[in-house]
Amino acid sequence: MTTTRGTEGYPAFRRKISNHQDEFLREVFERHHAVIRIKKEAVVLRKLQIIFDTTLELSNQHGFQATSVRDLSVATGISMGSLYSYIESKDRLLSMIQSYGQVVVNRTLRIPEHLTVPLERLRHLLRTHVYITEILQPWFYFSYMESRHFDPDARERAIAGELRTERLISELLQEGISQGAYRVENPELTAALIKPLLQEWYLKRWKYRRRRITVDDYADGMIAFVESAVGGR
Amino acid sequence: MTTTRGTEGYPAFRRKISNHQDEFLREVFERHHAVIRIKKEAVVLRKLQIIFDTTLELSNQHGFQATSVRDLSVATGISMGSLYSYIESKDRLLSMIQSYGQVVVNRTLRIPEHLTVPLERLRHLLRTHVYITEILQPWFYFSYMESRHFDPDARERAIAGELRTERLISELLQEGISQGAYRVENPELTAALIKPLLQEWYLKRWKYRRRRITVDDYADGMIAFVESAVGGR
DNA sequence: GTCTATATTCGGATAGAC
DNA sequence: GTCTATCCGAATATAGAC
Repeated sequence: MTTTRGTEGYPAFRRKISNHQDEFLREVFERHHAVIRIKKEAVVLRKLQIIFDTTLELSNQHGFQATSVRDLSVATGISMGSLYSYIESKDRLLSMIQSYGQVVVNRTLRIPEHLTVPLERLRHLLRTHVYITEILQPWFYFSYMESRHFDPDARERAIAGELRTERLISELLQEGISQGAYRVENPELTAALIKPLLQEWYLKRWKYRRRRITVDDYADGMIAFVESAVGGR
Repeated sequence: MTTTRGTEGYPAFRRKISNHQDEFLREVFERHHAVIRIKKEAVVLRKLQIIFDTTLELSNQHGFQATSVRDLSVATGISMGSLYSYIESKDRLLSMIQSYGQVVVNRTLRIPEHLTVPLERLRHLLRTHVYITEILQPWFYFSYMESRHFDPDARERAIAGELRTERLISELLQEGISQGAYRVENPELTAALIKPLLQEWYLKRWKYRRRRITVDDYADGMIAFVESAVGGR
């Protein structure tokens, strides 16, 4: 069976990202430096990691509003007082988590320049998107479900991120059309229809896990579906 | 431009549904009869309508948890005390709203028996789904975003509803395949990929409104996309 | 049936000892 | 840097007059 996986596949991608984990956290630390009362970087990074992970876990079960800072304190094993010297407020915690994901996405979701054929560029975008949302599944789910509670600024950025991906897809489709690789009537609507196929992966993660469909299974199937829909073999 | 709309289109569908509005509310009233302290049916139906609509509106802006019963009282113009003689508790309100949508969906989402060709049956299912989620957009959005807060029972039913649609799609695909109308490798995965295209309509409603894409525009485009993906003409 | 006033619980946030 | 104890506002829910 032929795939469109390129040379690497998911495991390699994952390894590459996890090497940079600390850099991402450090950038978040710097951004919110002013309100974090603890000074030792190493301590902060370790704690932020725990706090973020636990918040995502609890929130994705019960919702962010329904998750009390007390719950968080118990689940992390960090006392209320300590916790507040890292997060300042529950609102700030929300915004810290939001920046965390954005930092990771901004640094990793790039189409490499050596890919020039639109068809390959689109494939790469779709596959990488699935990969990155696999690694950051809790964050993407959280960001999707809680974006209503973001402050206007953060919300703005979340929506902007959404639309950027969609526009990128739309552009790649149009390039492909003008080169005769795709047959599509309405590239904007088509791009809008492809987007939820990317989101599906992190929104219904549990369903695919239960059905034993792996990241690469999904990426392969989804890409085949899309390419068939846009008439690109 | 050819469409697959059949004879009717959305406006006719809408008219048909709104004639039954009161029946739907009455069924909800009956289901929760025991906990509603007001006895006159006409009064109850009128109030429930207002309470449900307002709750959906407020919740879809700020989330259900973040919406206080006080907010609801102010927005509906019904005092706290009165309100509680209709809803019993905030949890019960959640469950009443959930049943409301389920009643409507159960009574309207049926494939007519005069359609026998799988290809037409699938088309009808997709289009009707878009139509019904257009009418009940606030409810579907609510149900999707708040399902984490449902009690285990209600949650069960929500998931069951989800899977039923998906299985139905999958079955129609398989019929189509065995009749040579579609070319699909993996009907289950394909059905799973079609599902989010239906959900897209009520989850990103604002986006399509801004772009002046109507219900029928969306249904047409989405159906064309799907049929192209599954190799059906 | 509807209202106002109030009891009670809970959750965010802080003070200050260690 | 971390903890315990506590404050205070907000939200659910009810009592009881009209």
